[in-house]
Amino acid sequence: MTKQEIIQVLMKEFRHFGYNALTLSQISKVTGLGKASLYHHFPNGKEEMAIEVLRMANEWIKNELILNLQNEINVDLKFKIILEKLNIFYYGGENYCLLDVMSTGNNSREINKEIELVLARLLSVFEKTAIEAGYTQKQSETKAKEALCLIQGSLILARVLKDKNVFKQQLKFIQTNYLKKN
Amino acid sequence: MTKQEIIQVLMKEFRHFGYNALTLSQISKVTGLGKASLYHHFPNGKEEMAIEVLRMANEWIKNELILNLQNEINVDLKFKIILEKLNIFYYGGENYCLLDVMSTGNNSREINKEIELVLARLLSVFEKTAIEAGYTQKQSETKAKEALCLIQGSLILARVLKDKNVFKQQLKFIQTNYLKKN
DNA sequence: GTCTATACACCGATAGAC
DNA sequence: GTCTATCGGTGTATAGAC
Repeated sequence: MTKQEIIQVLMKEFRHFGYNALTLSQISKVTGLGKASLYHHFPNGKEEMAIEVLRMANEWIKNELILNLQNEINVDLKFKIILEKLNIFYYGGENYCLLDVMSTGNNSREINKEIELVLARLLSVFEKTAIEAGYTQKQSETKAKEALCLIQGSLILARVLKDKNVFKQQLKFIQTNYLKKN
Repeated sequence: MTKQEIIQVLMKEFRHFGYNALTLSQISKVTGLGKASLYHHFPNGKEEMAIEVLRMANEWIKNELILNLQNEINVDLKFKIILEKLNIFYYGGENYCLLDVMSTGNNSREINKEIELVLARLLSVFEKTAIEAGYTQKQSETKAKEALCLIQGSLILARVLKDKNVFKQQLKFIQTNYLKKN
């Protein structure tokens, strides 16, 4: 099991439990590594694990979404691909959102900083897409926030209602309305 | 300090920390009651506290929002009042959402059941308003979900970005668009 | 109804052998 | 690089005095 694979497993766990509720025992169980082994890979313990997970999310956005923006295809298709990748990332609405579950309570400044970076990068993806579609900077900022609110909010509703269609519906709504000029 | 007042304090704490990260020590600190005293009021411990908090939220929706729906005023004004009350409830975007922070991890079925009840009642408020404004049942369900996604999502963005204006903007957006016929 | 004292499990983290 | 064993601290919860 490479370190990357460990972090992937950690991401799944952090997403489900959030920072505080995820214990080293649970991590030990799902990774198959003893606590001491985990400290070999992550000397700073749980906080370091969380930060690594957030950085991996950040890299994913960079490599999967932002790189995609530079393709020479029309913006509608680009946007469709972005939404499809997000759909896979959230497993059709079954996975919770890292930003959500990691940002409650009193976490360390380092963790909060990483969370902010992830959200900022995610916002920039939607912003740039809107700009490319012809919206002004200000309009694009507003639209990006609105789209992300819908996505994050729908993930909450999906998990409470145990109905991932809420998420899929919002994705579809965004796809048909986000780039449309009035 | 009456039991109602205790539960109000508990609500504030649960909203901030979520279920797992809120400890009895913290509760003891903010209520001024020893742990043993807390068990006098809530024999089933933290789980009972959480359930009482969720029931209070449910009662609040019933008394403050649903009762308001029965007023003999036009639906636009009604809706405006509802949004204003939600604005106060979320303290202009500074408070987190109970539904969000209480629904992660592996909580008991009882807690999850109460969370579902709160969300269902909240959805019904928006649904009924849309129906009164002339939308079909199906349209109203869709609109209600969309509005709640925006509200919940904006609360996440507001806390990560430390900018409660995100919440206010979404509230304003909902106010100007929710009842508008295309 | 509130307190002090305490039980016992589990937390994150470390020591040290292999 | 992984393990067993263990540390001090804190978690929820309880006993029993006042």
